[in-house]
Amino acid sequence: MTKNAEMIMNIINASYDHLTAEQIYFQLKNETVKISMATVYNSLSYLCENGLVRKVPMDGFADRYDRVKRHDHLVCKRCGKLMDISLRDMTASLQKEVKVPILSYDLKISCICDECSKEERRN
Amino acid sequence: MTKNAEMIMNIINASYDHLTAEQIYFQLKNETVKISMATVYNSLSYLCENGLVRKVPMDGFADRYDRVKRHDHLVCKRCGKLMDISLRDMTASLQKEVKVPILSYDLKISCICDECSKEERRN
DNA sequence: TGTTAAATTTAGAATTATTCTAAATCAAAT
DNA sequence: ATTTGATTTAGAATAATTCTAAATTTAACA
Repeated sequence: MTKNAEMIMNIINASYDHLTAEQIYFQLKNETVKISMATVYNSLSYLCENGLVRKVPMDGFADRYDRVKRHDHLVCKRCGKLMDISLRDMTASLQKEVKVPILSYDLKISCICDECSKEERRN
Repeated sequence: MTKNAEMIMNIINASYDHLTAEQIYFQLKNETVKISMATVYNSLSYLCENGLVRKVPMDGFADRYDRVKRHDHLVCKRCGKLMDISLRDMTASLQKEVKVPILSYDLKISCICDECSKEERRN
């Protein structure tokens, strides 16, 4: 693992936001680290492939990167906000229904977040 | 609903594949329908917004479009193949865990499909 | 230490799915 | 027939990501 990849992993693990590649790039720039977008992407690929960070594809928006500790996501259909939610691990019960071995699963629950639903009531 | 949107909805409902916008476009072309990609995208947006078809974002690949009848998906991590699977509807039990109203959810189970796992054994 | 080789990083071009734009066509209603 | 509005269109624009080939850094060891 390169020094850059390690720094990026640390940023992701220290953040409670779900950062995009670009946000990670600018955070490093702020810390006056000399790095390019290509290296950010290279490092993120390496980290994902090795199960050290989790990529969260965002349907129309830039991918976000997340810590690996198992949890699920709530996505606001209005503003796109991504929120963590900890439901119990369903791997075992899903495996009963699926013949091939399950590697992981991704559960995204679609909702309207509090802010957006206030906004809607206002209009 | 325009005639084009209706044709596109019918194609999606008649297909057991998960078609991309481009595949839909070429299928219409084959049936000698005069249509452009822009219209395919316009129609698909309309159909999605009105809950008549379901968009399945594909992490790195073109979005696929699917019938709306509730079901879940199995995705091969190796080749990207998308397969249908019918698990019971979890909305009610998820709703107990989530404060805001759940609009829908998207469950993607990641696996290595039979072909790919044969392939792997061969190598 | 100096030299070579390998790994990593880089800038910028390329790619690709999708959206946007503004004109053209079509449909419908008076 | 004429105007109005909706729909469709070609092609340009966008934006995230990947690719490429050169440059730089690191490591190995003569």
